[in-house]
Amino acid sequence: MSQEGVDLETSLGYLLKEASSALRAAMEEVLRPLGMSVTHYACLELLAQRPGLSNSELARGAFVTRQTMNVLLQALERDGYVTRPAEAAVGKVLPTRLTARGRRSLEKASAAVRSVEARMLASLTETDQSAAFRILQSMVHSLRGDNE
Amino acid sequence: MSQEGVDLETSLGYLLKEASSALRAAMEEVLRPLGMSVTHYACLELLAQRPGLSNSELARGAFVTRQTMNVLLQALERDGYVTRPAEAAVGKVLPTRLTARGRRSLEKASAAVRSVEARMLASLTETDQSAAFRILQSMVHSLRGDNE
DNA sequence: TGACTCATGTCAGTATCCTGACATAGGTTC
DNA sequence: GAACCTATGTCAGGATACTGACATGAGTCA
Repeated sequence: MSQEGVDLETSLGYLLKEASSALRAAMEEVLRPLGMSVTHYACLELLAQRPGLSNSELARGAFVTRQTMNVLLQALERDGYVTRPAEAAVGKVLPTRLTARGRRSLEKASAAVRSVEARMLASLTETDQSAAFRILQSMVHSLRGDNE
Repeated sequence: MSQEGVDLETSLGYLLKEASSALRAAMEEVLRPLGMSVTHYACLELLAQRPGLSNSELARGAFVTRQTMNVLLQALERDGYVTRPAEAAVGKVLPTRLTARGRRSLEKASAAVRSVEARMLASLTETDQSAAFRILQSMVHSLRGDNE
């Protein structure tokens, strides 16, 4: 057989999914005690670094759909972690911002996630970290068809 | 501020999720016309390479829970893609096998997924592919705590 | 101005996957 | 053998994210 399908043992795609799955599991493990999901955390972290992001921008940044992010934002707003203006100043875009409570909640989560990332990086040399960054970016571009 | 959270622009974890998300989207895109989900495909591909895998083993291989794989297997069995013995020969393990129909269905899907992986690999040199493999494996091990 | 296209926010329904729980089989260890 | 631990298959309920659809605002183009 010359056509033997995608060999899972040597497939970079499979390994990529495996690594991503391990990372997600590790993040869920440390975020669960804080009552926070990965998407929940991603949303707060995005807002901390880029205040005023809209619902759609947050969705793209957290790799979920607008609809998913919308229900999350409604919950976060209800619970006082973020604020959004009742009406859009321009267009329909509602810029979102963290409240003091949101920032406080994020601090613990961010520390927990940092520890996970640190554990991951600890097994890599500086050179490998740079290589990984470059290679992963290349994968993203080719998969999205940016170079066509 | 020395503590400025996880910088998303330079975070390897974020980039890993981005790459994995792009891969999943690309796979979903080519599998959708075939009426197959990624987990669905993963299950068939696993069975093609390692016939006789049990429900739990398939779940681990496809990075989902036993319960999720169980309902998928029930659907696949109902539709004639796989077969499982009614009773376990030993213990409770039910070894699963592809039917001819399952193999046929997998062929098209496997070709489609191969094209996605090829597109991803095309942007990388041989050296980078080897490096990516080694680095991702290292990440998996450290995240799982295998080295402690 | 009007027609067209695109992006956004949001509602509803559905698919997918998960946690919790139970009974049961096999392998220890005493 | 008995007690224990682990792994398995399975059922039920709930959480999460998705697709489909709609109205609306902004930008483009004729």
